[in-house]
Amino acid sequence: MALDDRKKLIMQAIVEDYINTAEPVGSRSISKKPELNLSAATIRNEMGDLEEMGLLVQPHTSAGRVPSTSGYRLYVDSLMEKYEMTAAEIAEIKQAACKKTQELEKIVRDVAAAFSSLSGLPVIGMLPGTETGVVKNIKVVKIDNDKAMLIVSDKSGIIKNKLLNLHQDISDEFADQLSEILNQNLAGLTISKINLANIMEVQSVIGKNFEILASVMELVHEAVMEIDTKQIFVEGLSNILRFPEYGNVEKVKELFDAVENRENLSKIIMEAVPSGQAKVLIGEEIPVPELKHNSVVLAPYRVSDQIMGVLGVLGPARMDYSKVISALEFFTKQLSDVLRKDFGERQKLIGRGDE
Amino acid sequence: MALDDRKKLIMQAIVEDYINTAEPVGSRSISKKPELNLSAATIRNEMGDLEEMGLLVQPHTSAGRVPSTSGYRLYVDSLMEKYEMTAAEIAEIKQAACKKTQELEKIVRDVAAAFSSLSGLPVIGMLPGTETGVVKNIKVVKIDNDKAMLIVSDKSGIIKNKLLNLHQDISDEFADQLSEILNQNLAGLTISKINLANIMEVQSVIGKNFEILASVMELVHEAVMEIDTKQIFVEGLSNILRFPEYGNVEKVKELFDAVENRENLSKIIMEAVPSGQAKVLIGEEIPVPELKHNSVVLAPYRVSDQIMGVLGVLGPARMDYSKVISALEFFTKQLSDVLRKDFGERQKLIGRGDE
DNA sequence: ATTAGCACTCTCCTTTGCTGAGTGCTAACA
DNA sequence: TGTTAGCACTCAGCAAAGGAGAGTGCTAAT
Repeated sequence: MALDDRKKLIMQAIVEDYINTAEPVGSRSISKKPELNLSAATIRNEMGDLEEMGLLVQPHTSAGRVPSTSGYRLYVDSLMEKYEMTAAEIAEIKQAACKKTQELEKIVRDVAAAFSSLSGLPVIGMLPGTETGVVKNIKVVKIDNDKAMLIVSDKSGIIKNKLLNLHQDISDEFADQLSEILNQNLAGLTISKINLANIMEVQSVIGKNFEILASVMELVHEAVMEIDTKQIFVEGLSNILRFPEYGNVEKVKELFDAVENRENLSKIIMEAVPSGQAKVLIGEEIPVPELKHNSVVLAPYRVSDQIMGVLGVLGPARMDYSKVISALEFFTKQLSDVLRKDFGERQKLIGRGDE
Repeated sequence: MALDDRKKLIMQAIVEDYINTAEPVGSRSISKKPELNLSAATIRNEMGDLEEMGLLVQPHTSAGRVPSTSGYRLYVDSLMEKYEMTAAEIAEIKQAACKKTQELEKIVRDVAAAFSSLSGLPVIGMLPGTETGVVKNIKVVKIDNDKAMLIVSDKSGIIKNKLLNLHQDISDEFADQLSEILNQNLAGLTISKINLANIMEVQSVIGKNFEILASVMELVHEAVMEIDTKQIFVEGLSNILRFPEYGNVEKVKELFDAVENRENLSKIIMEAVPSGQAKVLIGEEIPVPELKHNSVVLAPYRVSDQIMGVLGVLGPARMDYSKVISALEFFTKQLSDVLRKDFGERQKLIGRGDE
């Protein structure tokens, strides 16, 4: 059966109606739309066809129709019109994205929170992982008699720091010495390559003159490991309560349980990485069975063409894809801009130096 | 009407029954308890009295009774037996509290998360504020061509750091110079006393030789302000979904809305500060009307007798006070221990130096 | 090809009646 | 005088029954 223009138009109307009302769509309500000058009976015939094609499903015999996963997929891929953001919305986003200078993690989380409250949907996000990260600089700074701070920056300027509690007094010179040793041995490696064996080696190079070194190296290892674990977060999860589909607590609980599991989130976010642009996962396409009635829109953010992390929106399958996709793309672009300004600028300096 | 021993016993049985079942307690179920050898009719008479005294309320004519706020209050203040934690529980808590060396914020949040998953209740917490904090040391460390890190530590060793993005190349010497200037002028002040006027003054002392100073000082101000804002957090909020009282989404939404408001949390936590020990707020005693069906147990944690912050448990009014109070006290004690080890030890060193 | 009409289906809401838990009161009992 | 058994009464909660409304598929007419 061919999917002619009229069918497409009807399909689009159904999906959009369902997105707005969350109620199964009947033939009458579609026939009322002025752009389709057709009777309910005609619509019924067409809807029958669309159901046969697997684009619609009927919750029960005498109810209206609801889009199936492939129905949404069709809508997202070819029916949907691009949502044009209003000037007001753009202004609001820009304002939210215009964050004060601070650490990467905070910026990303803040932007995610702003996006969540703006979109009224939960936002999931991932902070930069390790595959991309090459350690450029390690520094140990004495900040107190028995405390030092370990500061690690990677080539795109991402910074992670960790307090080293040495339980033993150290000197400034010792910290400097330590910085030098660590830099000589670890700078240039990707973070994921810095493992315990590696660190042990460093330790053996230095020799075991200082007893304190063993515990320091252990802490360094811990610190690097901590950088290693990709950080995944969720902001504004309670926004989901606004939707009628979460009208009973069972559903809410199921969702919360699924989302509190890092593994699940990680699986979802990994789906976005290869694509490099906004990606929509609908219903069963999400690699977490519990979320089969939801959809996720994912988009990566970058610093100088390098994917740094991912931001995603989680909502019911009937979410307003058009709007969410536009907004998410805009947000990740803004985020990329902010990050480039704060963390990427040095690229130019380096570039200049190399020329 | 006097509250004789039998009434107390009955009252205790009612509260505990209700804590366990979440169902209004009838006379029959109480009369079955072996420790009270009384018939249902007698219990009914007593319950009538207790209701008249305002300790119990009846949801409707033919239902059992439920403790009122003053009923819970009586229970907590004089009826309740102290819960003795099992060795297994203690071991689990110790294990959870035995955190790796890391920054204060992370420790506290991790402990709160562990407590939440252990108690099955949401945990709210506050990180150290500013009234207590006296800046002891400020350090600016160059970590890249155009970036530096500002590290602030206070007298109890709490550390807060912030990335300074200078958008301009600086030298190590400049960073050192800056550290010295900041230290000379700001060390010794409480964080809350470091305001813009103050910083401006520093700036005027240095003179305006370097144009870059203006922006640095602005960033310093921002950083200090950021330290200033008390940080309040909630862990494991979704635990609340386990309770039958949150069986409908309206209730859940109301709670989430109330809890997402920082002002509310701040109000609640402030209640704990003067007391200095575990404090229970029941029902309407909570300064947030939306939480009138809940209770909060709060306890401060300390470093060397100085209150550093607060941890609290939020749950339905019928929570197991005895258990929650014991566990919370134990947890905050453990937290204090960990913090003392990581942040407080230097106190001794300083003390030694002064002697 | 489109549409009006009709019989049919099924959910949802309301009504009705019943059951069971719980109460208050009274009278008998120790 | 305190305690208890008994009884009539109340009320939430559940299930069954009935009706309304929305929607469908099919057929016949346009």
